[in-house]
Amino acid sequence: MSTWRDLYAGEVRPDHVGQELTVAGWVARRRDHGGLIFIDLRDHTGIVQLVMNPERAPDAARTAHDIRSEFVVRAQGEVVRRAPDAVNPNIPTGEVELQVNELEIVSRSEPLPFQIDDEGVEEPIRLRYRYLDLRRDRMQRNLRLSATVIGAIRRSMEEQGFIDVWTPSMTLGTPEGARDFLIPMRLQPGRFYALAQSPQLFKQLFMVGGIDRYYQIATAWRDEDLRADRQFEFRQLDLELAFPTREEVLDVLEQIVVASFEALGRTPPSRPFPRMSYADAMLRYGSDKPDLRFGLEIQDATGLTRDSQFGVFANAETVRYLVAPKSFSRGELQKLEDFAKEWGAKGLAYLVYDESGEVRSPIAKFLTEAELEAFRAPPGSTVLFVADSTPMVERVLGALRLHLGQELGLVDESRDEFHWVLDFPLFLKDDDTGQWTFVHHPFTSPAPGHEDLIESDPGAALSQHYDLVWNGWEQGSGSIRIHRQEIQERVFRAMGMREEEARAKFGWFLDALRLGAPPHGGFALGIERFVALLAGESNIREVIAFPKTASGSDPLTGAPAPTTKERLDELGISVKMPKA
RNA sequence: GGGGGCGUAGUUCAGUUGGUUAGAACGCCGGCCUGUCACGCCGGAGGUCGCGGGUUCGAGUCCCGUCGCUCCCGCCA
Repeated sequence: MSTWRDLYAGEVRPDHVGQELTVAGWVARRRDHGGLIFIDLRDHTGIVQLVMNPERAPDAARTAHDIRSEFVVRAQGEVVRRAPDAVNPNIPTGEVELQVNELEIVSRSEPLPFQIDDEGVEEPIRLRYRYLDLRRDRMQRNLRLSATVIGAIRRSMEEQGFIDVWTPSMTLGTPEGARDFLIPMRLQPGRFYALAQSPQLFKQLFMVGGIDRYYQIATAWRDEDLRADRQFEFRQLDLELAFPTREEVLDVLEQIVVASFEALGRTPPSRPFPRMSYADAMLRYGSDKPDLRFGLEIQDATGLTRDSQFGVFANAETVRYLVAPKSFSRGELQKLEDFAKEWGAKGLAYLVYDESGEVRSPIAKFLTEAELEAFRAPPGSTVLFVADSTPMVERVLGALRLHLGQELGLVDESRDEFHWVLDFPLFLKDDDTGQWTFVHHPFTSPAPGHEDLIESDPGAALSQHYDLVWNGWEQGSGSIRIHRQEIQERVFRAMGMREEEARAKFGWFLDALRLGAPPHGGFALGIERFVALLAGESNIREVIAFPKTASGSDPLTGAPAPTTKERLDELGISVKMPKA
């Protein structure tokens, strides 16, 4: 046997007619006619029909009789053109078939726990038998698309002069940000490495080290609750440049996006991508990652309602509204109000304009002519108000906007809207502690000229942070970093971190900023989120070969699992179970 | 930590106001079948109704608890 096969199943074509060829793959289907037996042979390229004729090849026909679904078989035979009335137009190889002379069962299979061509199988069983799930078109398509995109990203990065440098997975735990996965160790019981949440500080050290264009498809680990778009471990295109302007960093990313689209043979979004300030995004969309595939922008009424006779309006810090293109019924309004309340609103005021333009509203009688005039909307629409603190108004209307976008079918699914969100604040106040805390991470540079606001008015300081958003999904974020040790220490101080504390946690890094750190900045793009959207999937598990479930288990291996007492003793660990 | 949804055959589902022996399709097993391609026809096997408890003469169905899966909030620098 020189080779297992001469070509893939899906590659058998009319120009092979007359040739004696060998194919190998999985049995998708067997149709046993008592005499003739047909087998649909499948691999990742497609399906080809094998024909076993008992008169032509009695041994092969006998073997075929014993074959069952998902057996691995190898067949040698002649590629023949099908009779015109036997052509199958539903498959690319439908004009030909293999007249089998020799048929070999390479590997047997018990009946599968689910059928490969059944689209409706639930996720737990798919993940328990992921290797079977991988045989299906969907996963084949997604994983191959992922590989294509990652290849294009690497090529683009190399062309743009970046070099791939590895950073450690096992590193020092960081007290801020996400929870670390801790790694105990035998050599030093009681001490712990942590799995890297990101190569952030290492890549900044590359800049200090003169590796002025670094990139890596880096794995990051975070011990936080999982979601449709979040796993414990995920990959990011991690990159950093020395001496960059913000525009240069954004340009690198735009080239990556374009290269990815082109690698898939798709029309890339046009560059440069639109930009929007954080303040604008929050005001108009109630979100720092707005979905721009539809309008339905939030309007501000705060100035107008300051002296309103309607107490709810007059007393609120902020009043904003949406004009939905539908005249809602009482029942629908009740549901919308329930929705708003779930997001924290106290209520939802509204003005309904029916088809004749008549207004219907319990609050209309409290509003002045000037107010009613300002809020006048076209017939067949509804004005929905939220009055509350500014963050609450933004939150509720942002959620309501997305909800209505879906419910009213306003989202144009055919569009790809990429844009940048810029000019984020440097700090936000933590609701629990009242302490200023960073929006992005504490290494983000203040905007030029905003350095002195770190002390005088932290809430007003803008940063040089930027987010890439695609159709309402945050694809990644980055910033121009702090490269001056003095600024870095002031940021730590503004966050309430004492100098000794900063030294203890980040001294090793602060030292580097003292020893010739160039200006630098970079970005991290979530690979799985990016690939999922490219693949048309709304859940990143669909583009990950072996993902964890939402509760953090691996249904395939059964991990995580308890360990032995011996192993724990060796590590100096005793386990105290949470209360049952 | 909180809220919503789901859990019935290998798979996807149906199962009425609580009432006889829990059904269907696909898959599986046996038989027949020489041009099918979701082959067809005949026959058959297959169930801890997630688990535990309760109410009831009687529970897949009602109640309580619990587990699993999932979506969301918190969290995710």
